[in-house]
Amino acid sequence: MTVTALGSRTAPPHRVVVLALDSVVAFELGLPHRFFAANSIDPAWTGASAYTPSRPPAYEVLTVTVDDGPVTTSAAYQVIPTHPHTVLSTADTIVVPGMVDRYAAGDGTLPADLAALLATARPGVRWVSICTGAFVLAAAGLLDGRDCTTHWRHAGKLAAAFPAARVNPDVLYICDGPICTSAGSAAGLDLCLHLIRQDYGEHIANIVARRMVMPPHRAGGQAQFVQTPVRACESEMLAPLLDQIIGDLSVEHTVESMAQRASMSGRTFARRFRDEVGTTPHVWLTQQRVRHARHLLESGDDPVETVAQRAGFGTAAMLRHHFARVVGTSPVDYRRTFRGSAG
DNA sequence: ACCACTCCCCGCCAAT
DNA sequence: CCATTGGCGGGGAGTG
Repeated sequence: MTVTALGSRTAPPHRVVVLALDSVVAFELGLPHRFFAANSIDPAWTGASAYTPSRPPAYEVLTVTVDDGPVTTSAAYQVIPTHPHTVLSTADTIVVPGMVDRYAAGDGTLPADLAALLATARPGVRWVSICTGAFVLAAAGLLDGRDCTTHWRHAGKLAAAFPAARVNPDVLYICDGPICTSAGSAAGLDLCLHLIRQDYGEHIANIVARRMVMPPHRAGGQAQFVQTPVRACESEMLAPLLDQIIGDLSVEHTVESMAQRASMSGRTFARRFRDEVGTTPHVWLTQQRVRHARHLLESGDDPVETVAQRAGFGTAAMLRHHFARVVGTSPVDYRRTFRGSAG
C-alpha cells in the first residue's frame, strides 16, 4: 500500500530484479519484463495528455539465478542470466515467478544458497510473487502474519504448510505492506499493473494496459474462475449494467436499486454479483469510485470536495477515508505526486 | 474517538 | 429429485 517507490521519478530507475529458480514458469518469467521494462512506459507514446512528468518514469529490469548458472524453465528452453546474483541486493523490487511443482509441495524450507541470497535483499524492498512463487516468500518467513494469495489450486497447501500466513484464495492479488502476492499466471498481469498504478498513477497504468491490450482493471477475484469457468458468456449478463453505473458514479447507488435495474431481487443480485464479479456490490462500487477519483485528481483541477461529489462520495471526508485505505495516501498528496512538479 | 443508525452481506430455508 | 430464487434475520461493516 505504500507509495515509497514514488521517489523513483527523481532518483535512478526503480530496479526490479526477477529471480529465476529452477523450472520457472516461462510466461511468468517474461511477464515482469514486459510490464516494467523502461521502454514500456516511454512518455513518447503517452499521447497528447496532461501528463508532463519532470522526468520519464522508468524501471530497470534484471534477471538473476541463484548460482548465476542456467536454469530450466517450464518451456523447452533454458535461461542464462546476464547479470550476477549479487545485483539482488540492490533491488527496489524483487519478483519471484512461479515454478512448476518445485515448491508447490511446500515443505517449508529453502535451499541454503537461496536462503542466503534472499537475505542479501535491502530492508524495505518490495517483494512480489506470482503463483507458486509465494511458497518461496513463505519459506523465507516473509508471509508470516501477512495477507497473501497464490494460485487457487495451491492455496490450501500454502496455508497448511505456513500457518502464520493469512492465505486468501479468492483474490487476484494482495499487497500487504511491501509484500505483494498474486494468484495464477494471468493474475501476475493484474498485480504488475497495480504496482505501476501505485508507482506512476492511474494515467500511466491505463496507458500500459492499453499498450498490453488488457483491461485496466479486473475488479473480480480468482473465485470467479474456480468454480464454473464455463459461465463465461453468462457472466456478460451484468456487464451492461455495471458499465452504466461506472458512467454515472456521482449518484447514489444501493444494492436494491442496482438489483431493480437488473430485474432481480436484492438477494439474487447479490448472489449473482459475487459469482460473476468475484466481490460484493458495495465493495465493487467503492473500488470504482476510488478509481474515478484517481482519474479526476490526475487529469483535472477540481477541488477535492468536487472530486468527492463527482466520484459519488458524499463528502470530502468520505473520499479521504476510502482513498487512504485503497491508495495509501491522501487525495491532495496523490494529485501533487502524479501531476508532478512540472504540472 | 466515540456512538447511534443504516445498510450490507451471507447462511438458512421455504417456494418455485 | 436437483437447481434456482428470494425472503428473513443476525452479525458486522459503513456512515454521519
